[in-house]
Amino acid sequence: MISKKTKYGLKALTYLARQEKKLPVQIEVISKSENISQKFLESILLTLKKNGFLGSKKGKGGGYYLLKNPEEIKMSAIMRILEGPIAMVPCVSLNFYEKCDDCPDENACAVHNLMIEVRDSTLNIFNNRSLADLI
Amino acid sequence: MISKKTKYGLKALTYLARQEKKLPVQIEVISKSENISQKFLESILLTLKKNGFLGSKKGKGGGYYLLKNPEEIKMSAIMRILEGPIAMVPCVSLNFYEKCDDCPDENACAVHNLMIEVRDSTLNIFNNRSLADLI
DNA sequence: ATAATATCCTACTAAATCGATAGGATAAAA
DNA sequence: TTTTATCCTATCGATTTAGTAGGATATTAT
Repeated sequence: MISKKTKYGLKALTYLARQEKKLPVQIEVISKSENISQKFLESILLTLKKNGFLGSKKGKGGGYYLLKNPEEIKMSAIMRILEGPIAMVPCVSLNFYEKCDDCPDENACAVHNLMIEVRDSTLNIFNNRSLADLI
Repeated sequence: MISKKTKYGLKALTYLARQEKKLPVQIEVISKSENISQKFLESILLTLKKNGFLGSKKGKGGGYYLLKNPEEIKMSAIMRILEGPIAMVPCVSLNFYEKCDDCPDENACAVHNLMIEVRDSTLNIFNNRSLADLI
């Protein structure tokens, strides 16, 4: 299950990707259109900005806008920033690897090998879908 | 990310599936072999029993044992009992469906459609793997 | 200048979930 | 009737989740 943060972030990015011109859109506009708590969305957009997905402008006429074309933004990149690991267990994560306390030998772990399969199939989708595909 | 409960449950089931004879195995034996807290494992095995995966026997020589052959136990069934929904959002879950508060129209939701794809690919793996494949 | 606007930033909080632990009840076998 | 091992309920500390509060900062318009 993904968090609301991830879901809201995806919806906001999709909203921005749908804009014709790349004019800044205010948090309030997105939050009302997508039924998201404004303050919560504020923090989500901020992390998306810090991670290079969004640009922002302060003051009147300000707001957030995409820094790249939707086609250039891979779903896997977004998911990793918003949700963290794509894998179901840390020991098969490519970007957030962690050793399991209970496993003396990873390759001997039955769960490990199954979860590699799942990771690959999910990653195959997220790597081959861009923000443009969500519109 | 799956919970430790799920991970431990899978490991315990695999342990039982590896037994030659279907003799009961005590919690303590599994917990020591797989480095799992005994009390925690106790509660996990109990839910697996309540859900028809395991049988049990009390007293000396007692313990837990598989009720079916490993080949007959689908990973999807196990995952749903231990972890819950396989889907990443409740609104695309087949067995744990829930409507989203923020979505007026599911089919118009960009996230929704992507998550159906992910669900199907994950389900494709879990439906076609049995406990026997984990050994 | 200065008022208005909208992002930026830090801190806090209530509720839920997670990963256990404690302690006794129950049933079966020796 | 003692030992063994599951069964069951309740509790607990830590972490995460989904926000909220309130002000600082930067930009634009008057």
